[in-house]
Amino acid sequence: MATRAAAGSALAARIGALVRKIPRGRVATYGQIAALAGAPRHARFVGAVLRRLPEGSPAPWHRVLGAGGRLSLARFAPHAAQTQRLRLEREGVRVVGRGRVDLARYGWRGPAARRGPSARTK
DNA sequence: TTGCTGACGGCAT
DNA sequence: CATGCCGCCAGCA
Repeated sequence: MATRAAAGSALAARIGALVRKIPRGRVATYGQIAALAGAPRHARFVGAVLRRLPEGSPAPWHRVLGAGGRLSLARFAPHAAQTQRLRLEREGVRVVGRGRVDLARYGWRGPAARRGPSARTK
């Protein structure tokens, strides 16, 4: 039991669940999602999963960014990247420069993270 | 079964 | 700071 394929499927499901848990107005990175899913070196796999998501998927894929809070998506799908940026700003996430987000401010801390008393607004 | 590709990550140029 | 190359790992032909 526990074949590789099954593991991959379970991992994919876990990734999807994590992405849905990203609070509105916050963002996470591919590597972070992978790590939270229990697969530290599977950032690419996260991307593969999100790419396979149907259009009507409730998963906020736009909240998943590349390392350092960058919109790495732009190089492969400029149109989608624009949608992503639009959605983010619409949620209150400020995208600066060519497509960068301040993770220190909008970065998600994880599934257990709650809006603590600490005001991160500097 | 083998090989190539890829919503990435990190370092070098 | 922007661009490029290599490395990691699972999915797919």
